[in-house]
Amino acid sequence: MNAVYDPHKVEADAQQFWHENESFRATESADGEKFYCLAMFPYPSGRLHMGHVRCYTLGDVINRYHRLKGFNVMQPMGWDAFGLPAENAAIKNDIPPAVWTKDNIAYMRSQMQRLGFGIDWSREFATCDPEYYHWEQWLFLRLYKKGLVYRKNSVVNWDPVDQTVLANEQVVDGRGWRSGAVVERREMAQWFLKITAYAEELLSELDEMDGWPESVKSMQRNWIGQSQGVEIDFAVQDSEQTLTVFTTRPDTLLGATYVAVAAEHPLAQIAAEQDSGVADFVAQCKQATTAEADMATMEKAGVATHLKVTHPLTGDLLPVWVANFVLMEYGSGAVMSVPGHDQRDWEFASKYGIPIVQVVEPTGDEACDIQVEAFTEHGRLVNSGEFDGLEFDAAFDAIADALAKRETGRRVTNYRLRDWGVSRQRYWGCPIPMIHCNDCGVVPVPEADLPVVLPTDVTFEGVSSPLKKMQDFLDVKCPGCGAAARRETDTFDTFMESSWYYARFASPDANTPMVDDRVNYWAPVDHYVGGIEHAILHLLYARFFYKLMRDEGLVESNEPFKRLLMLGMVLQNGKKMSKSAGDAGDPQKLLDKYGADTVRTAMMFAAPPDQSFEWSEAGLEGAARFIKKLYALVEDHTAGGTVPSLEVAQLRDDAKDLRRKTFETLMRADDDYGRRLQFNTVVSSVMELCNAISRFEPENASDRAVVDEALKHAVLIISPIAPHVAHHLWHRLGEAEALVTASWPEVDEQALTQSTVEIVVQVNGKVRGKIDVAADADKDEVLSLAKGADNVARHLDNKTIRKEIVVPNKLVNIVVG
RNA sequence: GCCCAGGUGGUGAAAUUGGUAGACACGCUGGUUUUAGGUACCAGUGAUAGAGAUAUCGUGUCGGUUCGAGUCCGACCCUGGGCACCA
Repeated sequence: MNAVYDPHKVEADAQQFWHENESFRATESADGEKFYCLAMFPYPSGRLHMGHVRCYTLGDVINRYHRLKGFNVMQPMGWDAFGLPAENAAIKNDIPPAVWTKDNIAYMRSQMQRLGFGIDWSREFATCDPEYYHWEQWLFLRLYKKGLVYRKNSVVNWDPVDQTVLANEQVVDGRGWRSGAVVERREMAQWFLKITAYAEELLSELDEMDGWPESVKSMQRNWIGQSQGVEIDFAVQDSEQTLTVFTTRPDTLLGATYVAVAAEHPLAQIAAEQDSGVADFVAQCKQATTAEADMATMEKAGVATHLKVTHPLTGDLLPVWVANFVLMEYGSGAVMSVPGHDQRDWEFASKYGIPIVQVVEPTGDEACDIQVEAFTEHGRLVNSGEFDGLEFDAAFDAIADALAKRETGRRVTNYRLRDWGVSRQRYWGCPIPMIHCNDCGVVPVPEADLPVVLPTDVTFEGVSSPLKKMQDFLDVKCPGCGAAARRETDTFDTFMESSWYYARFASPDANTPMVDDRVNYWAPVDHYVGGIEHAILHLLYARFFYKLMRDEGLVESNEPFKRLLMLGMVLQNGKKMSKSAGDAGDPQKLLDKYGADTVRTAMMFAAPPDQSFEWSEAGLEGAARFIKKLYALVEDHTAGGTVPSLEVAQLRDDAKDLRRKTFETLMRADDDYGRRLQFNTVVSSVMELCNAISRFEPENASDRAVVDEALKHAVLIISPIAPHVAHHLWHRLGEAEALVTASWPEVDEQALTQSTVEIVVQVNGKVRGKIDVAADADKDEVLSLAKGADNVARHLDNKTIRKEIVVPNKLVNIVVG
């Protein structure tokens, strides 16, 4: 009787082997071209969910495939350990965030080990380790000296009851999720990184990044949002001030009938002081969240002020409105409004009875009635005095030149991208290394005093950051004057930590700043794997940070991630899995029941990596059956005793077919693993190969040799996906060396050749028959065979042949009339 | 609202360069083995009509290009992701 497949035994043995042999320990001196394989590190939320299983299995498949291909692979793992959920847990369960986080890491690490990921655990770290964030503080101070860090006011969500700043996620329908109070917009001084200084490079380099999906590059391009336009100054009446706006449509300038400013704009503040109606509106605008999606969908509203500005070309006075859709964060916080040629302005002007003037007409015969809707296409100028008759490009230039001549405007390249606000009014994050002194103002912590360590022995009273009450942390001498001063209590945005962790993995113990020379062996990451939800923010910040590190002389290349695989989401009830959506999709019970190989195989088989799908356990049984079947095939085969060497010349047709299937499978898997990154079809093609093996009935020694070859290939091809059972079966098939040291095999081209091929015969595009023809048959031969096929002949009867299309080795289409 | 994806049997999906739609699985139906259940194995399984051969229809909707469209083009509908403090 054959041994029964016991996944727990097989998996424990394989994992013990990898552990004892340090199979996944990466060194710079090993043979082979380096290959840095990285999946986005997780937030230690408590337990793995199926989204994690998918992401890290995909990473591990790429890792193990590249090992077979002879690369010197490094696959590290760490923890994105700072963040909001730890504080929520602390408030709810009275556990310090550091303790909660440490426990979660221990549990999740054990789950990852149970899944058999080929990770170099010697490189592990968590971003809450002072040895890690030390260097983040160090870089921040360097950037401060370079002028890439600055402080300015920006808007936050303020909960007036809990007296705390809320994340957008914590604002539900305009109210604080805990207190239920209506959230207010409040301005606070915050630290910013000048990512806009790198906007041009971040944009233009996308064109060279062949290893990234077009969709992601497109999202980043749109996010950076480069546009060519004109900055126009409007003089404020009875004032020394000017109001500057940016427009990409200077050709419509003569159609501007008002200007609109944000509620936080200085002019709005001035107007509010003098007009209670404006003050009411500005106050009303404060009762809103800071989320741009909400801003974009809310009802457009505004209020006229008594202020007027002078049109720079006509000298006409235009009214200044305060409008809720103008963002203070974007551009100058003011826009010129041309209701005739911008739909949002049109709707606003229609609502408030502001004049709508047509200054552009269509050049063709398109309909255009600006009483019905705005005409937003490019066209020919009218009602624009000396500029009448000019079309877009000429009008743009003429008006830009006219403004430049009067020194009331200038051509500029504008970006939608805004500087990165990195301050968070939270406890569980990396302390911002700054000191507030009454005399010296804001003073950076001296490099020698780093790291500023976050105290971890804390108790939460209410919801606000415990740092604000910790005298030991707060009290510090001013590095400038020595007087008593106060530490900054804000911490960094956690995107800071995730912007350079991939570089730290190359030299996780480096005490030279941030990273050491090993980074230039491993970086850039050759293959980065992660969820599509990170397509913009994380990846853009990480690219930015890498360039900052490059400009500090720390890394030599320009981009951190050569090739990018963006995973679709594993959905749960139609939404992405998250801590807030509950803890369903826990893989633990599946691992206990089926073992890691089955869970991994089911996950890979469920869908191609870039596709989102709803998690379901339905596929588990199929994956388990497949692995059992492969196991049984190997057991049956090896029970037959020794295998003779393969004599290709003597094979019967069935055996040749199985050999062809073996190498077709190998070729396809190589392409799917290496180029297409589609692993569900690797599983299905190995399933097909297994089905072919089990249908094949060996009659002699040669046949057994063919089966042996097919099984070894099947085991090797599936090994990146189901590595434990593959490790076991590899030895059962008589291999002395462990599978982790094996090489990806070569395709036997001769085995792929076929003497005849099946060709589909269509009549008028409909399949009417199939014919077998010699692979080297010429066109006439194929056509005559096609016409002779039974069902085809019937459809050609009494018809005139109009056209004959022959696609070699594939298809014939006969068009009749 | 804006940007990026996706929509194919009862279900997950395959179809890689415009060339056989539904590979491979799940489920279901029938059968063999089994005291039974489970397992394993065999057969069938897009819809409609037909005993069958076969025919017609069929890839979100509508329209177009082509000998030929799931694939290309245009318009629309729906679902998911992102929108700068969830990570």
